[in-house]
Amino acid sequence: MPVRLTPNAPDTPLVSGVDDAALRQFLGYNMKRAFNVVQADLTQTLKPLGLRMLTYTALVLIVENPGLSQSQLAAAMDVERPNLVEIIDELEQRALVLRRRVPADRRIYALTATPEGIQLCQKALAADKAHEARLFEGIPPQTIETLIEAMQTVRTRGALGAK
Amino acid sequence: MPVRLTPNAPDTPLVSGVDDAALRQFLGYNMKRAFNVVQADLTQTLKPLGLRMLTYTALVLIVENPGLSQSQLAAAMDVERPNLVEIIDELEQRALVLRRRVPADRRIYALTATPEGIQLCQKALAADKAHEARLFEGIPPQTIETLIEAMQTVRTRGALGAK
DNA sequence: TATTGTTATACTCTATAACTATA
DNA sequence: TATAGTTATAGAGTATAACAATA
Repeated sequence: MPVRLTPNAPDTPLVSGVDDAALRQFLGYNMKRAFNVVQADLTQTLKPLGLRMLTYTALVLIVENPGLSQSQLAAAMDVERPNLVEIIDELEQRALVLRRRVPADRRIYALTATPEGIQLCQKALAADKAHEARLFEGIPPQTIETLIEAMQTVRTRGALGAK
Repeated sequence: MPVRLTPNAPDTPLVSGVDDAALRQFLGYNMKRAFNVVQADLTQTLKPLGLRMLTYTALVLIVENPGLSQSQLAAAMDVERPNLVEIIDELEQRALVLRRRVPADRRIYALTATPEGIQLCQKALAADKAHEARLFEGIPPQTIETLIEAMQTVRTRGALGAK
């Protein structure tokens, strides 16, 4: 007799023949599975624009916060400073952003977007909106809003608790 | 004058001085940021048990679905078959699961958990529950349930839409 | 001394092609 | 031929240590 970790499985398993009821009770598991779907779709959405999720995020934050330093951006994106170098290299080589030396503190690069960068950023944001509208079609806007708020709660509560 | 992609930012930025309002409107962005927090905490939770998220997931699914094949498990976990080999190797070397040849079809390995594997699985599930209770403390159970249902909707709707 | 950006490096997760043994 | 498991390999994403330039 198979060992049952859950008394019974009310929902039908998603993958034919394999039951993941014991894992589906966890929000984290469902977040991962759902995010995999979102990420795959967003990656395809950004590909025609020549952007990855990381370069897209960096570009938007630079456009929105002109003059910020690489350290500030790395902290905002929750990536280590060394990993940001290649991301900015890529954006700079495509002339989407500029590294400007700051006279007052010559250690810092002030990051700014070029007009082309701003234009691509706006295209990417529009594509992202269309991607989410398509992917989340049928989910009530009120529910989406609740989801976003809950995700922000998890993000901040977890970040505090981890410290 | 800085370019504003959003008319105004109602919430305070999470990282000092850097505003991510244009991205925070997206559920996908919030899912990623929130899941990063959950993943970091779960990884630390599983570490004392010698498990990674991937080996943990595989172990639970094998315990719950004794006799399934590596291909079935790979499909259930949404990983490619080659990547599962190392995961099963790791579990097998620790004597948590067994690869049993199936006489009827000698190409297939039937995966089963050993008593030690079942025991560790139950410990890991308990640790996962404690981790989520701690991380999501303060979020009403009703909201958690809504979140899980919404994540499952995204997962299945997205998976269909991507095809 | 401390910080910014950088290089080098390594580890995990993921993806593809090609092999073997079985069917 | 087709499938299950495997090997080899490569690409992302992420993390740490150490360095040069600057403060």
